[in-house]
Amino acid sequence: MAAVRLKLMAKALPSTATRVPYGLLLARLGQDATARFRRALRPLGLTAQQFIVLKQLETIGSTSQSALADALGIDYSNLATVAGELCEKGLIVRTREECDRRRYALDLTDEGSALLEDADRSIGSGEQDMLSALDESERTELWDLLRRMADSLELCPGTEAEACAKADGEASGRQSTP
Amino acid sequence: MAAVRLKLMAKALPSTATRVPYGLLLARLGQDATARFRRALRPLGLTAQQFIVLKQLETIGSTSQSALADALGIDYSNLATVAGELCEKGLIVRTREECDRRRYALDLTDEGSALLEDADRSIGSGEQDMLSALDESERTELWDLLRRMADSLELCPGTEAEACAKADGEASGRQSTP
DNA sequence: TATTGTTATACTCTATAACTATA
DNA sequence: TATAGTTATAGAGTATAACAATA
Repeated sequence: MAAVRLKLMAKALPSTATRVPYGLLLARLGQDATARFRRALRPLGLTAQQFIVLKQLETIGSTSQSALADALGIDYSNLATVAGELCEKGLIVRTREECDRRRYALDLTDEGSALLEDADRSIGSGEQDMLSALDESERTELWDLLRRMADSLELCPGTEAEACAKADGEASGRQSTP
Repeated sequence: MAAVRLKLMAKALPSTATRVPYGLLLARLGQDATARFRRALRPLGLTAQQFIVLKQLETIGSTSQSALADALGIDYSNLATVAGELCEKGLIVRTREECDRRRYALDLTDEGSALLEDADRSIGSGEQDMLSALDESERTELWDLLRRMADSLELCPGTEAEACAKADGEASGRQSTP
């Protein structure tokens, strides 16, 4: 009631002062991207989380659960749950490593790879939808900027080469963003 | 130890084929941004969702719940819940509009504005952390690209001017991304 | 009838802690 | 003892549907 804070005169240009913070833009766009994943993946019986883990496993190849959790920057216990689900569905296999029997080696099965192909197709259109405002060179530029941010935060490694290079460098702490 | 999957030859450039999809990068960075919000806001007794709604209300000024939900691209029922919480905390006020008594007008209270200032400060450092890999001009560029994506998806309007311009144009459908 | 807002509910995701087993 | 993984649980976010009040 009362004090209705009219601000009609502020109709000027989007100056730096009135900028929505980066984090807000990223958070909202990320939510939207995740929501698109969910809608596209539901018919395939995959959750967004399961897809992300599956996709990352395809990208970086065979790893342990802890290495995968580090790569994704998500919680160990949550990854254990997701890995269990994927295992039950027969999309990945877990085998104890001989050298250190505490560790599991995670690998995509053929079913997993096949499902991932379907998933990529389902996701494609939503992806294009999100990027429709940008032309080819802008998309490349955006990808590059996002990639560098993600790298500096050690999130979501992009290529096997990158992943290996990084694994050599660190291989320490249990949680990447504690 | 053992089978470390040496792949040193693959250390070439990240070709288009091996690129992680945009949606995956956005989803992961968005999750990280949200997690940073949560950590920064917890001491203030705010959830990430509450902050986003509050911040957006500050940005676009007085609106109805449905307009705010449209602006944020989130679900009406969820916004009703969050608005109720913010109201209980005394951070916003809801007043029925005279011209259409179905609608609420939402406005920040002085407490809400004050808390938002504290929140912005708490969030600042995490924000800088995320952007540390980019220099000043790259940040501007990133912001511009994200802004244009968000605009094309009608998510997270950035300025009052933009919001007004947009409100004139559309003012239709109940859910922005159905 | 169509729209605005509310409530309820199920599902997904995040975060913490306590636990087992291997090293 | 330290590390890899598991389980349990509470809290946060998302998605639907059913409903009341107003237009």
